[in-house]
Amino acid sequence: MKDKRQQILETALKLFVENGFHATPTSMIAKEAGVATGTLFHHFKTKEELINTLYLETKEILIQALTKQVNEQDTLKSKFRQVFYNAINWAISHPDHQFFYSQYSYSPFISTLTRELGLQRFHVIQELLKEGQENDILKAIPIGLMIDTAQGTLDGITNYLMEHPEKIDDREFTEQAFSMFWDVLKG
Amino acid sequence: MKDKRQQILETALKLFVENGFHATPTSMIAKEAGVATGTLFHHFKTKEELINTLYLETKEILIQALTKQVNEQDTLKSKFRQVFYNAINWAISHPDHQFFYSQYSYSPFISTLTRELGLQRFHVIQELLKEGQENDILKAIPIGLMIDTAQGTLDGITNYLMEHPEKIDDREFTEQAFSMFWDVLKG
Amino acid sequence: MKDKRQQILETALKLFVENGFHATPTSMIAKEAGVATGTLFHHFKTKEELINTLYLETKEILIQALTKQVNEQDTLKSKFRQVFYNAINWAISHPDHQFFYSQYSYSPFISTLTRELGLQRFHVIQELLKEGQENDILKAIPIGLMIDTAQGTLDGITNYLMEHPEKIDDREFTEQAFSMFWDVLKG
Amino acid sequence: MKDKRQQILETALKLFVENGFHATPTSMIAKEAGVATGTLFHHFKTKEELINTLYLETKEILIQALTKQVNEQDTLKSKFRQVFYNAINWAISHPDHQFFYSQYSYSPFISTLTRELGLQRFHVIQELLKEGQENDILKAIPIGLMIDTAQGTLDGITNYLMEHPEKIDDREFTEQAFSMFWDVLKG
DNA sequence: GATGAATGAGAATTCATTCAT
DNA sequence: GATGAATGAATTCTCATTCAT
Repeated sequence: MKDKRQQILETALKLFVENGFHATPTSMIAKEAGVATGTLFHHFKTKEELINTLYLETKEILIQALTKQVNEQDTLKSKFRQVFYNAINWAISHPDHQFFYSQYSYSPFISTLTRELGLQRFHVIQELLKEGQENDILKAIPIGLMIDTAQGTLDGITNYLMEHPEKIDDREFTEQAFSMFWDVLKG
Repeated sequence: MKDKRQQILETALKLFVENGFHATPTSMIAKEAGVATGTLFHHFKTKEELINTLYLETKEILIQALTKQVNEQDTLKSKFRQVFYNAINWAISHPDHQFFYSQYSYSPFISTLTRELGLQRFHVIQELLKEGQENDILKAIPIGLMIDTAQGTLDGITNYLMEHPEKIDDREFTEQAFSMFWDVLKG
Repeated sequence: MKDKRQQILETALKLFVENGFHATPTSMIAKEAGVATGTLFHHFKTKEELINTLYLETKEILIQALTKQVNEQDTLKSKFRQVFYNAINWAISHPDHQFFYSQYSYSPFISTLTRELGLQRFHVIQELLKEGQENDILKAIPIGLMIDTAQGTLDGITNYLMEHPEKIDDREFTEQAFSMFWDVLKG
Repeated sequence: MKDKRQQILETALKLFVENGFHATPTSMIAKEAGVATGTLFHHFKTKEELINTLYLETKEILIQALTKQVNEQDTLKSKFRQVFYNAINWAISHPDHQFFYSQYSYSPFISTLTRELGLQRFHVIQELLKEGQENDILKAIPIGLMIDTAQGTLDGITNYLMEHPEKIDDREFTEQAFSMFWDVLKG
């Protein structure tokens, strides 16, 4: 049997995504996780601590995923392509985590501190963007705008894929998608 | 003195944006709106009816705003530019409405029916996109992907502007932003 | 039917005396008072506010009782006798209030502010004590010691009377009791 | 390192005095005593057993202290003086115990059985009072009234000393205090 | 003896909603 | 239309106690 703490975290993730934070009673989390309510509060002092822990613990996994197989000797475009594929593959294979991030990253339930730690999520991409601007490959615009727009575009593509997950294996389709992402950025 | 019903709607919008739906008690809305709790429920049978009404009543304003000054005889790019400027100007001048839409458009508090009505928000843009594809001006990709990506890119740009509202008057900046939006779409 | 707020206060007084503060759930107070739990919290924001209100509202009654029929032209001893009889009569006829004061005056449930207001309880007696010292009738000792000791002696006598309430009508007995009280004080 | 059982008792005494019985969780006692929660329940089957044990174990010490140096051949007044000094000295040097007794002697947490055992506390004094009445030295009043009043007066004096502990070494002051105590009793 | 994770009944408090005025 | 006291189910959190290690 899995660790009870872990079981609570996984159940909470699922239920928060399905119902929302406030619409998910701690009693429901405990019940579905197969533990007593007291156990939940034994591991997480408050409901808020639970969601913040959830945010931070799952963030790690995502960061790892995004940078996988990005090789230093690749061209910039290749690096972006790899990150792009990492991102959409991760989203498709971890839909709950993906929904969790899009719903809660900017919600008031996640404390400012936690959110700031979580922002490192796109640190890798930010570095790539800066590198591209310095080498005159990407658009010469304020880096902040570039970051926000890149993220928005990626989110849009991901949204579509979440609703049409079969497309993830259609290489022609994903390459078209990547070309949209790339065109936003390239100078 | 303003109509009490209207006062309730405006207060609710503000508080829902600030605190979230579930974290905003109806008693707080009533108090801040300067009416009795009974009055709120006199005008809106339930709290859900209140937020759905809010969604629909404010949607109208947005739709009007997006299509303003889009002339039939303009080039497609000009039309897109106009819609783009309409969208970012509206967001900057109605930040609460903008936050309200980004928070609640896909939340479970908005009933499916209401949401579908609201989707007409981007109906204009969808028509433009189709027109552009038919004329080989835009990328030849599934229309759904194009819609989602366009919306994502626009949201990203808007996010940035919401945090740097002074840029809205910097024409060079907004043109750079538009070029990102346009590059996503154009073939 | 009595005012619900008043009904809650009276029920709470009785139950706090019987069971103690922490051993009296608000649900029990509400039930016994014949109101919904929500009603209790409608009138008193917290359980602590309830007990503090109780303390202050009942204090008034006591203060009035202690100074009844104390005439300016009486001798000092007569004044003390009158206050003494007022005190023991009040205790016997309001046993719940009396128990409430002896249990909660120095408990942590009563906030410091509330307690200080309540200390005015013995203000009358304090004035009489000072007067007696100035006229060389009472012991020439620190006033603080005199106050505390007088209160202790009176409490002791009251304790005995609470357990033998029939004695209250035995004038010979009460005069003996008063002589103990007086002997503590007189020089 | 001290015995864990003893450590628990001492910590509990301190915390019960500071916060009250119900406001002191067993978990807090265990934590502050540096033991596991299980350990507390290994030594005391229930929380009630803990406080009752506390009451009885510390009572012994007090009883010993009160009768110290009371010699058979002394005059009655000398005996009372000795007991009086023993009482106030003990209170000053064991403030937590003193508070514990004044708070819990008559509380419902101490079982009737325990309380009765504890009443022996004033057994010595009761014997002296009876002796004094038989010899026509003390007031000829019901013994119960005498006991309660004597205890009340002593408590009053002790209360004052607890807040002005420096006075304990002022012999003139303590003799004045004793004279109040004595005047209550003597015929 | 000692540990501390696990338990679940029970506590204070909240809040959408009703209804008599 | 407007009011706000009253409602009670639902929620978060507490805490004495158990038990496997």
